[in-house]
Amino acid sequence: METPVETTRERLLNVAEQRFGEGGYEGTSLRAITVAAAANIAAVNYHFGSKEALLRAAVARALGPVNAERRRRLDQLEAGGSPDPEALIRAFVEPGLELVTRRGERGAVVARFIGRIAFDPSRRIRELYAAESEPIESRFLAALQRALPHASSDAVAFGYMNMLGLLALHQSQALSPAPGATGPEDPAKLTESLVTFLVAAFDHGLRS
Amino acid sequence: METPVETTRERLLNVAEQRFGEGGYEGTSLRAITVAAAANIAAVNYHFGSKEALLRAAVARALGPVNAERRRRLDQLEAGGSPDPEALIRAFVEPGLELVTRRGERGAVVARFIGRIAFDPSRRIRELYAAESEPIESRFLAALQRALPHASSDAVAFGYMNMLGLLALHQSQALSPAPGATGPEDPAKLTESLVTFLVAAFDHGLRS
DNA sequence: CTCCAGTTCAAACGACCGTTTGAACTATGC
DNA sequence: GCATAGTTCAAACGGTCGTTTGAACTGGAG
Repeated sequence: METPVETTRERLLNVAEQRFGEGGYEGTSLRAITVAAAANIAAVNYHFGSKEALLRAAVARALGPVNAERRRRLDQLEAGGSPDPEALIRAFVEPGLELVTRRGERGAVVARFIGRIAFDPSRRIRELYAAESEPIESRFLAALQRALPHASSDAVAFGYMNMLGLLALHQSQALSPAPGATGPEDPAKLTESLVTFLVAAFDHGLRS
Repeated sequence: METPVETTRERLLNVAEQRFGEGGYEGTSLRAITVAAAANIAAVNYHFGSKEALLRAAVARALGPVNAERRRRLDQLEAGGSPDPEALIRAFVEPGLELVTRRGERGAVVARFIGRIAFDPSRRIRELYAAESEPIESRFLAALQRALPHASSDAVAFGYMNMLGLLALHQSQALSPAPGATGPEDPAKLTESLVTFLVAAFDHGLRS
């Protein structure tokens, strides 16, 4: 068996993903990243050019597979006719949550990173996320509007944004410490719970 | 008419609220705050003690009236019998969203600040928010569980966290740039849209 | 071996960070 | 008048930030 040693560039991306996801972009220093990655400080600017370029590369690497899977599933659904809201919601949410529920520790790190970046305080950083996801997200919004003809276009867009937000919050795992503190939600059931919640809201909670 | 000139302490709180809400805690420097407040850098440590203590004071001032109003409405509901889920959801969400919809520019600043702090990357800062809201939030969760006896305790807690998250996201106004870009959601209708969305999810979207 | 592009390194750059100091100013009570 | 407590101020503290520099190392090509 080969030993595919991680390159400095890969180690930097891995650690950046983890630290940016835990502390946010502003709250994470390049020194903290390079120390944890056993790399020199200058390696960031050599391989990426700047702190923000490192973030951009990490965002692209993390979101790429998720959005590709969403595209694949949406293609498949649309090839088979007019998908219903639940199928569309599943096709969008499940690729984002499988990271948390099925990919072990590393997947949870990626998910937290994605969820954090999606709602970073800085508009410029949020747009880094949005630019990466915009094409496929537009397709999902349009498909949802077709699947919910009884609801107004604005209402579907409102529900869609709520779906994006809830997914990001569960990915970032920041709403865990509930007052009731029922312990860590069974990860295997998280996807089903969120899909059920969203389907009900889309089916019964959008204004005419 | 008197001219109630703002004190340095008040100006610092006002500006801190605005800047922390826009850039997050880590992304906002004390110098940026004191310059905008026309105050000396040392005034922060004189009046509050530290940057984090300034944040703590701002959180308390912003959340106090909102949580007081929630408590008042919950007291009133419980005095009149067993409130239904919609009444409880309204009593919780409306005080938080009236800031955005009814209090003009200043209210929107406060709302964005609250929404941002609630999901700050730093656990310590999130707990600042949680500690301020915990007593009343526990009461709401318990009341919701009583109002939804057909749903499991875990399921209601799950829905409750989703409510907290969606409220914070709409308060922070960070999910505005939707891919469809239908323009700024009519603020007057935002509350009704969110309540309808949540009521539907609670009534039809929680596992047994 | 020499050469050279690719990569890593220690060290330093200027800028900005939160915090502290001690003097100066302000208003009120005597 | 003077004393005093409360507040503001310019300046500096040590430390960390992202970035840059130029030399040292690496491994394969000729």
